[in-house]
Amino acid sequence: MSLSQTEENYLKAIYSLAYANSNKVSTTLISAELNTKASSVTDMIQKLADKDLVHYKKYQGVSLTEIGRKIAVEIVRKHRLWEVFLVNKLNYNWDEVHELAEQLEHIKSETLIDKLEAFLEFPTHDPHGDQIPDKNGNIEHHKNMMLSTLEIGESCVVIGIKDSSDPFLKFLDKLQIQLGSIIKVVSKEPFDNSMLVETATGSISISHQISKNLFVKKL
Amino acid sequence: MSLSQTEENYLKAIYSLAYANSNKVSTTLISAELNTKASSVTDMIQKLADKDLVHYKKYQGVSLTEIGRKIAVEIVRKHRLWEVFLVNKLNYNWDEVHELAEQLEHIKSETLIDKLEAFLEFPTHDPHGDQIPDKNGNIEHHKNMMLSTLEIGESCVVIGIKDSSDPFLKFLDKLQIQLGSIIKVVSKEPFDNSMLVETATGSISISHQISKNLFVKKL
DNA sequence: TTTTATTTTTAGACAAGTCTAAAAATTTTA
DNA sequence: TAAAATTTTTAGACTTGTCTAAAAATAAAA
Ligand SMILES: [Mn+2]
Ligand SMILES: [Mn+2]
Ligand SMILES: [Mn+2]
Ligand SMILES: [Mn+2]
Repeated sequence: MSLSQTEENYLKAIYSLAYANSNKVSTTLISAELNTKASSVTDMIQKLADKDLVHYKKYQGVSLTEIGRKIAVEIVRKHRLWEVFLVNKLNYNWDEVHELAEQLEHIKSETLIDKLEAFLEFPTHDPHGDQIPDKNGNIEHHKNMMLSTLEIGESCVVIGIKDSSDPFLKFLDKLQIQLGSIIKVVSKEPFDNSMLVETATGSISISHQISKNLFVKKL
Repeated sequence: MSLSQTEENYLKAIYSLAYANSNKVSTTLISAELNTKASSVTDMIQKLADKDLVHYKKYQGVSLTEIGRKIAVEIVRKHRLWEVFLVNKLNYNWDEVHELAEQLEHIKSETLIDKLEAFLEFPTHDPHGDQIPDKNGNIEHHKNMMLSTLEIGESCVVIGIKDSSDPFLKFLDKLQIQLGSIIKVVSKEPFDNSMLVETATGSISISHQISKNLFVKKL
């Protein structure tokens, strides 16, 4: 049973939405994620339900079946490994690789992705700090601490980003913040929740919008 | 104007058929190449003619326009560069890469293929000895000498293969003949056009079917 | 607890790419 | 050069994925 690119994109969208929200995903959420209309989503949902890739009861939202989840994680794995290839081997910047990986993740092969993984020397995280699932579909996500939750005086290292959209990545580049950057909280402004932080390149002010999208590990 | 994978495959098919035959390509030839029906080909031909990618007069066969040819060569370039990547970097065998390259050649990006080319250190030929077009679409094909045309006593080096189908590649592997192999013609059998040749690994008999599919350069 | 607003599903349509069956044109053969 | 065979094109239909407009169900407000 080979899936179309479109079907794979739906599964992936449901997977990431279910993770961000809480398991049951609504028609409108999916349509927003995939830039389609709700009616198109309903059509596809029914097709995926027929193939036992999602659990679906009319008007009740949708969730992935075990096999549906497995396929979704496989696509995430492919996406992230291709991103590593593009950044580490082809010298792309981390803000340039997403659209390309969107295409490459759909290449069909039994062997390709494992060979690619070996060639990349078994990376554990993609260029945005997201964990790469192993070939059995296992993945633990435990990047739960945000920079915004740190107290004054605490230091941390940046280990991931929540919003990996282009503009955000470009902005981080401008601030010279990358994965591995060390940040110390100097002060916090209760009014707008911004914070003054100390980085390797100096002292900068960071808005709440930024600090709540940076995963960090306390030092 | 972005083309679908299907449209790209038609252009590529017309390109290689026009080269093998003589410019004007028939509906049935294309349908055989792409495993479709002649009626489907006619439909697509008309679409491509509307887009000025092919010259087409009803019942008169089809040929590529300048822009159509340029696109076809670009796809050939991508196909061959991806094949080099798969063989040189991911350790695939030369008989395993064609289907994968059929998919990868359709990845859309302004920059990807040039970066890939640089990463591969600007290879000039793919794993089957076929020349890789440059980024301006230039390609000279001058691999016109077949092993079958050599005289007794002459030596040559294998520089390409005409039929790069799986079975043929596997058979060459078994004979331990690769690109770069040196072959000396010991005798020729007029009855079936087979020849006895001397290779690095010994003396073997080669059928006409084989010798007329091996491009060689005389030593 | 009704009424109203919002979300979700259905109905019907369209574009892309394919197919089969039949008609039209071309090529081959006699 | 006329008849037969082959190739090519058209006509009509089907699938996938999408859309708009309208109906049905659910959620929110009064
Ligand atoms: Mn995708
Ligand atoms: Mn990523
Ligand atoms: Mn292809
Ligand atoms: Mn090749």
